[in-house]
Amino acid sequence: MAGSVNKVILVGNLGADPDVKRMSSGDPVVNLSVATSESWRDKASGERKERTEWHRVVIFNDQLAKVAEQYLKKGAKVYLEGALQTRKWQDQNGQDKYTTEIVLQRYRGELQMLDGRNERDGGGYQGGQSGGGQQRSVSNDSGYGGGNQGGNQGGQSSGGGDFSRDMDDEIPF
Amino acid sequence: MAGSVNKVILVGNLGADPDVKRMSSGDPVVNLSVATSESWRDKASGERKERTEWHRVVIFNDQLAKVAEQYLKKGAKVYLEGALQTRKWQDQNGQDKYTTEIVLQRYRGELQMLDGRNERDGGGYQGGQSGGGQQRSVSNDSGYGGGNQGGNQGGQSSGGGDFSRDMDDEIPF
Amino acid sequence: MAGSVNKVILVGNLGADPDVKRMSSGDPVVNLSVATSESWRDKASGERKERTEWHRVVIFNDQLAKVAEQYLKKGAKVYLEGALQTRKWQDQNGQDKYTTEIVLQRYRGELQMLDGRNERDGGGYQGGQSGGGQQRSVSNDSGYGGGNQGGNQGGQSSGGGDFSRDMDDEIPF
Amino acid sequence: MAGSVNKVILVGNLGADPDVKRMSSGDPVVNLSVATSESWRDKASGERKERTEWHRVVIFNDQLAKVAEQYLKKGAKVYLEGALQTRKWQDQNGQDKYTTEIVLQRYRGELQMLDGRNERDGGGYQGGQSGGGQQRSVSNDSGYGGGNQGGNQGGQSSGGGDFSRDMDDEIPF
DNA sequence: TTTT
DNA sequence: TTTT
Repeated sequence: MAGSVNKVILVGNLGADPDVKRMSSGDPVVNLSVATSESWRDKASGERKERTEWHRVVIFNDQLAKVAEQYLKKGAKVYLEGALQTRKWQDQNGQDKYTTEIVLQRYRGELQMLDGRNERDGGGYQGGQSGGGQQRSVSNDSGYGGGNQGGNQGGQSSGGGDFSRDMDDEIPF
Repeated sequence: MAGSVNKVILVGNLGADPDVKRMSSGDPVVNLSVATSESWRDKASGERKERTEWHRVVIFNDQLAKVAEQYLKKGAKVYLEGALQTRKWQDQNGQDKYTTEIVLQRYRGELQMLDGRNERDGGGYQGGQSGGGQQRSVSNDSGYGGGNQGGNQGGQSSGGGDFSRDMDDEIPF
Repeated sequence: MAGSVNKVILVGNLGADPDVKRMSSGDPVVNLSVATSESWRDKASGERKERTEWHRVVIFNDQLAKVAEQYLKKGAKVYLEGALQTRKWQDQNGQDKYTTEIVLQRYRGELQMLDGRNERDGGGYQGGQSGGGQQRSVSNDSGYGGGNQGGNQGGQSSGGGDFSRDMDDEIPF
Repeated sequence: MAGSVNKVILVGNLGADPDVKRMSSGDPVVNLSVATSESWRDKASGERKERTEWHRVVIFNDQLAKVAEQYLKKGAKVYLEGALQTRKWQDQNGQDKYTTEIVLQRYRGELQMLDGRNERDGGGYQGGQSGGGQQRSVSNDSGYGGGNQGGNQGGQSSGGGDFSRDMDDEIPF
């Protein structure tokens, strides 16, 4: 208890399909790899520069995890809100490693799909899902919309093949 | 100076095309009407409820204003960040009125277009713009991407006719 | 239309003690008046300018409302997070009025007291609270994290001597 | 891929005095170590639990860096806003390491001191600063708002006696 | 009505 | 390493 705030807000694209694991309790845990990028014009050279940042996101929350599992795909654009958490672990050589993640927990996190509306005509990421109910806005709240929103938007969207391919190559973890 | 923070973050859709005015200085001022909505299942009735909130957004910033003017259209989905400000004014009867707006100012605000990517094939809001460079991410910063980002995304998107029509009907200001 | 976000983040001071009302259900509703201010040096005149903004905050949430009622006083500095909501109402002359408020609801809002540390020695804002327990951080969640916070990730968030030592040794700046 | 947002908001305490370095350009770079903590009551055991998270913050910005250097001390409570960035580096054994930091850059970040009010009487964190001027709110903007803040909107932000009176009279709750 |  |  210390009057503190630990909040991360991201709008970015998934570099891969959600990675779903089960905890010993059976609860799902979903890992996402989310890219944000910024571009600017270099003052000196006048060149256009771009920098992509990759974020590890972990969803510890039945409800959000299920939605992520069902509705998110590689390339999807999401809004998400969580907290920073750094874990220490040892690699195979016993070396200490630290990994910083954005953690979404029950009542402490939010996840919103930001695309989907315009894909009615087909589309999809890779091999195309059927669409329908793809846009899904999920408040991390069981009584306020949680998991029940959306459904009225239709399709969903992709980053296009190039984007996805590039992502595979570049993800640093 | 008081260690204070006044920040609004919205992800929503434009209910109308941007409204551009000129100040006496010639600088553009852009007003946006942005809808956010949430839906939830009513516990008692089991019905699905939805509530839309309309936000008045004012952009006092050459750069952002220009981008808004050029790239935003009715139905566009945006991420924006600004500050709350309440103005007092008198109506024609001399009655005091208060209007609360989200103000984006130079170095104090951000605006990002969140759709557009998947519209390469045409689409558009109403009468269709040509697309190209429609997705535009704008940092409110002249040296970090400001106004120069994007361009690589292609089309842009709409909320579809229904959405737009409904909006016209419902905007309460 | 989903995939929307409506979020306000304020750090400011209470202009008055919390105003507590009861709903017909008996649940408390707390209204706060929160000031944020910003100051800057006017480029033309060189003068120091200041502008204060007043925000109406409404807490619809038993837990948060109780904490606000108990721990917040005029002058208190708070961090709070809620959603914008505009209500229409009629004044005594039947004139339409709109009031925009920052609403904190269950699972949708946060409230943190940011002072208190230095009140131990007595003090307090007005007529002095007893001290002790002044700083109060309140997540809008009745049991957030619970047993799931750390343990289920098999890691730890740094801290501890090792971490510091390692960092000193290894981080190259 | 544009239309992205990468934002971190922290309210926490400095675990040490700011660490100031100079870049080859002579510009200061300030590193902060910021703690956030959360506490909750464990449902099973009923015990009070606490978890502290440490954040590495890097300030690349003359103005903010100077303020941090001058006004921040171990123990200080701050509000800060920046972007996540993960750097890869090699330790002395040639092992790859990743460090995630919250980066504050020009026009992209904010820093606010949240204590100070109660330091007038001396005190201070460690060995006492002179007091006065302790609270310092710093927008990451060399002249933000400037003459454009309020005046150009022809309004005012409420405040003032009228506002309060009107409200008392008219607001129906 | 706060705070600096 | 902070804070409560």
